[in-house]
Amino acid sequence: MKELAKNYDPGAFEDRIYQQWMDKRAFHAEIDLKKIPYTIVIPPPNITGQLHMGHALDETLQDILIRWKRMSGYATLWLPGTDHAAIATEAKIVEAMRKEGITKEDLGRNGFMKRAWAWKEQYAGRIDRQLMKLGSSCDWERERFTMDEGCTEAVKEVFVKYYEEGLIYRGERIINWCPHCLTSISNAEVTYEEQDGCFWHLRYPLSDGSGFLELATTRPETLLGDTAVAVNPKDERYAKFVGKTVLLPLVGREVPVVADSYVDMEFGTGVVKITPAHDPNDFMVGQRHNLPVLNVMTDDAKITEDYPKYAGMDRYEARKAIVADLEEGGFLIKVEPHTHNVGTCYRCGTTVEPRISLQWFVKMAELAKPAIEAVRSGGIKFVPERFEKLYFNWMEDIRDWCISRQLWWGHQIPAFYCDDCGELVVTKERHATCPKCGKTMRQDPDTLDTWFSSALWPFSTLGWPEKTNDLKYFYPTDTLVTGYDIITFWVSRMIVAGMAHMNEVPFKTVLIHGLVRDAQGRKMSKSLGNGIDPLEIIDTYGADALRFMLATGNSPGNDMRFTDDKVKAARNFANKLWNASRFVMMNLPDAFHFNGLPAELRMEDKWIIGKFNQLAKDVNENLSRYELGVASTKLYDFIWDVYCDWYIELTKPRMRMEGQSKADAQAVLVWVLRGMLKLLHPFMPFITEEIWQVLTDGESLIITEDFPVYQPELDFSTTAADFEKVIAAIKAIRMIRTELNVPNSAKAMLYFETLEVDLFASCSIFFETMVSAAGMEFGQNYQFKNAVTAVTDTARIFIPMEQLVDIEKELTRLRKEEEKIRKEIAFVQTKLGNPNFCEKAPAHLIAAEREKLAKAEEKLDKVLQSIAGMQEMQA
RNA sequence: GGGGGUUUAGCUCAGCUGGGAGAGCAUCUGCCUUACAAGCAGAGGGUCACAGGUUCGAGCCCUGUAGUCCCCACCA
Repeated sequence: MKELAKNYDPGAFEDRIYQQWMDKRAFHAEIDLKKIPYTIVIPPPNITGQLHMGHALDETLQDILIRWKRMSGYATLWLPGTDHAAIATEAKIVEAMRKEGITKEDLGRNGFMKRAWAWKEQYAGRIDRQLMKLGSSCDWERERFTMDEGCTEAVKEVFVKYYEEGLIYRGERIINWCPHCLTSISNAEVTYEEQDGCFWHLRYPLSDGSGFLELATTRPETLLGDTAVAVNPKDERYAKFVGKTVLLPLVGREVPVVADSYVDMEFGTGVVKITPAHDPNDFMVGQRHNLPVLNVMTDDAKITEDYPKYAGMDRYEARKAIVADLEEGGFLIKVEPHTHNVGTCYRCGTTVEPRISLQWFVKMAELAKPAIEAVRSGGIKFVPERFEKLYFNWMEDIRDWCISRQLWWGHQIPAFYCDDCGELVVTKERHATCPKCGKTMRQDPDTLDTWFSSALWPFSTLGWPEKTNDLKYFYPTDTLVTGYDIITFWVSRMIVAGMAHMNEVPFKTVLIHGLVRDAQGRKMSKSLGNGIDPLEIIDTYGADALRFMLATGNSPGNDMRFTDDKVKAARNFANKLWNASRFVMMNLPDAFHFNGLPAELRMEDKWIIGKFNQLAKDVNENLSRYELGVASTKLYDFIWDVYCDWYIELTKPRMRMEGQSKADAQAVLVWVLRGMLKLLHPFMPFITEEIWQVLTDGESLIITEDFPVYQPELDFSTTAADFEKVIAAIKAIRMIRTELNVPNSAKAMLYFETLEVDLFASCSIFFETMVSAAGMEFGQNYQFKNAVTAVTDTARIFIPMEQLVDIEKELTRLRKEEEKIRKEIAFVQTKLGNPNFCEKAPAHLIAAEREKLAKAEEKLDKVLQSIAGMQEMQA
């Protein structure tokens, strides 16, 4: 048999193993009608850069599910790909170009697109390599990109279809405009931050000279675009002014005073200036009152030529100048400090400018209905469930979706205009001629919001709008794994799209995870410089350690902190498994052939097998409930505490004997090890595969289709319970020895006594081998020979010990023990003495309490005996 | 303004349908016992945020309070 390297060194085999999987096409999904499909589409990472820890978590969870299902015999497809990330990527490219002194206009649209595609090739490749380092078992033969031919076809199909159904329209609306990215952004792309600002109280004189109205604003520069002043219709203070006009300070324009219930009488002075072109609420007021809409800013947030005095000034400069002029003109009453929420671009952080603009929108209200119903009816389940609330909140109050972006990098809107007659044609064709005047039409220069294409991801990647076999077999997908931060951006829109175009849910379960934060609990971010590169961690500790750390001790939907200590602990665990496997292999004969479990099982064999059986059951149950962290913790505990610390130690004496007992132990060791490797493989694919291949002389673990499950015939719970008593006895002996500082060199005989014949029969075989036949060795391992005294429930082991220990100390210990038992007795007695408990608690619990009491009393008896014995010795 | 998460050992976090609280790290003690010092054997350490309630019984269910984090809305 080949040997495992002496030291666990993940760097030495992880890449090799991945390459093997690739060579075998182990990740490739085949349509197989005899199998049940299980599909996950990857949340496509943005091609803006490299993967961060959040991706590492996301991909790890997906890979665990995929590998588990693959080994459980499903036809699994994990479809990889990347997202073109319109704004983010374009901003990065523009920034890179800026450093070279080039602008978009220098390159022109085609030149820019060439450059962007080159960027895509570079970064998508990088992301793929990172995914591979992590061990992601995605089907690379089906890799997609949101702007590849198929996805582009799907986008056009949807746009045209929506347009024809009247669900897409073009209109002038107030949108959020980013003066830095020079594009519109959707509501969801705006982040609000609290900022310190000012409240300028202004005086707007009435045109008839009969006085003035006082109002307050946070953005005095927008006064240039005011087309009214509004008050609440119920406000008696201002009723007499409604219908009059005021003279706009500095501008001198006459604008009406209107009554609109939008105005809050309680807030400020109860008078609001109305700037329809630069505030969404004002825009609505303006529509209700037929007010003109005056845009006073350019697309980079400078004042337009219409106001020569301020023309060309940036909005903040203009604010300063206007405030100064207002003061000079006597229009400024006072300035108050005021903190308010300011919308910022979620990409670049620039304060967004609400701006009137001609954009494309999707009508959402009707489309949302089936999407809401899909979740409400249970067709889609969120894990954890609470995120359904967030989803409903968003969907039930959905606004129309602004989908046009003033960018080049993206899907160009398939709408064409005739410059001559103004005709509009929406078509999937690349070119259009005007149906009215026959002229070549000009395509809308704008592109679509990134999320428009990612919304189609679960089916566009399977070939839609073609009716492909993949689509038939793998759709709907099964599980979507993503962070809570993009439920509104992405998850909701995929559900909408799935219902609208497939008439079916895009996935059945949404597994939501939280953010990976730094050790202090802060969000990892570029600006803080506290991001941790998964690749560095993989280099230091191995991909398995990183994966295990991410999967463990973290529950769905909750954020987690990333600390080095946790990865180290996971690496140590891998090391433990490595060494345990080495132990097993070095104790196997050269010609070892694994033939399953031996016919004759000893007590400790049944114990470990039964424990493993339970573990297999738990892991499957936990995984199917998406409790990945619980499953991994159970694996950790079993492998470390049960297999390594107990079972391996128990086999050591048998390994030093020759004959059946040794052979049986070898078989059981291997049987359990094989099972553990399978169960752990989804979490730690590399190390388990490496060990498996050495153990099986080259077989491959990833494609085994017998992920361990619970087997009734392996339920040895009765024997196991007995063996737990032996363990309890051994622990008790160790504890006593430590407490009494018995030196290792001190040896003594161990006696074992029980009144229970069956227990004695089974235990005596155990002790016979361990203590008598192989006793010396066993004693060296477990120190049975020099233990003092220990009491178990139904049996006891004891040793003459007067030469070994300090009687005084032992007496103190025994008295402490006595006290503890008395407390327990009192506790149980109180419980049993409570008539309510006896009447209402289930019978088995009452019986359990009675038994507990009886045992405690028995124990007390023994302790008292020991105390008496000690005292006798003392005398 | 509306909604949600979270509060458990010194730190980071688990704890499934209510039946005397767990792990890792850290601390203390003793061990290089030939798989592993990235280890082994032990120990100490918790009014499960607080106040009520439901229940025979509450870390878990209900109500309220406080700290903390987040989401949505955007009152000029």
